[in-house]
Amino acid sequence: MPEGHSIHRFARLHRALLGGQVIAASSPQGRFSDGARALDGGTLDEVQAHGKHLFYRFHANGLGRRAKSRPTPVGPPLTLHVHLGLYGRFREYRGIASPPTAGTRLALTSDDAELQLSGPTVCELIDPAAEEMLHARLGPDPLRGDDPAPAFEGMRRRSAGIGNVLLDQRVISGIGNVYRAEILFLVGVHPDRPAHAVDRTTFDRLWTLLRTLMADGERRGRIITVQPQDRRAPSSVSPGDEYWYVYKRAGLPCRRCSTPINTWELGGRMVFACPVCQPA
DNA sequence: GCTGCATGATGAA
DNA sequence: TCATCCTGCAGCA
Repeated sequence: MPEGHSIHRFARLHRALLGGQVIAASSPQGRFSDGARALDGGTLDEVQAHGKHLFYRFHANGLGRRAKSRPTPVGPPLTLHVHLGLYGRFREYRGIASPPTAGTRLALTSDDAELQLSGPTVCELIDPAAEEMLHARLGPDPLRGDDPAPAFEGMRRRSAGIGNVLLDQRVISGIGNVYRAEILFLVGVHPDRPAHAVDRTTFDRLWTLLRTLMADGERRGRIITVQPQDRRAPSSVSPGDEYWYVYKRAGLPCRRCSTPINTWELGGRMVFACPVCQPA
């Protein structure tokens, strides 16, 4: 479930789990052995999220994983960059951890907790210059309280459908396929409407709603967009059906007008919309 | 036990 | 636009 809300939630949870602690790092899978070696024995200072990207800031203690019992000189900063992609997954443990699976790319272990990462698209150490380039490439993030103006400017320059543009992380960072479908339903905009045709008032509503919904998703750990007054008619045909207006509800009646929900492919991903509530 | 699908992104063509 | 990365799980036999 890695849309932006999950990533920010991971940042918060992992900060609480391992922040400020001396970390033993390993790569059971072996594909991140060098990186794990560099992190091993370091202290995790901070975890931050931007869009769907995670940044774990360490400083090396220079004395290996036994550093805790000795003086711990502050070494050079190290940043671990993680992007879960479609498959990436974290397992978090307090106390006794389950043994890592063979696919575990990275395990971070403190005295009383462990974090295991498998299947990420990106798991790498980056220097400050590379990180700066990465941030520069990402659009404003609704969950960071960023200024939305660049996102509106970005949309005005695009003639592609807004449904396509919303998944472009350079325009807004953190939106995935669920939020794309749901937010467009809530603002009553058809996914194929050219992005530059969306006016400022509509964009502001979209941004405000995104902030609210994503913050809610961050707290809950799952995406629920259906407002209480629309929650009737529990025809739970597919998983999550009671939580969403249109996502994965193709053919089911719209919660507002009962018209069957449409679905088609847009930008390589399935998009969902109500033909009446979101007129073309 | 097998198949297909999934909340993502990239790089080649 | 397409193939690929590469993991977990639901659905099915």
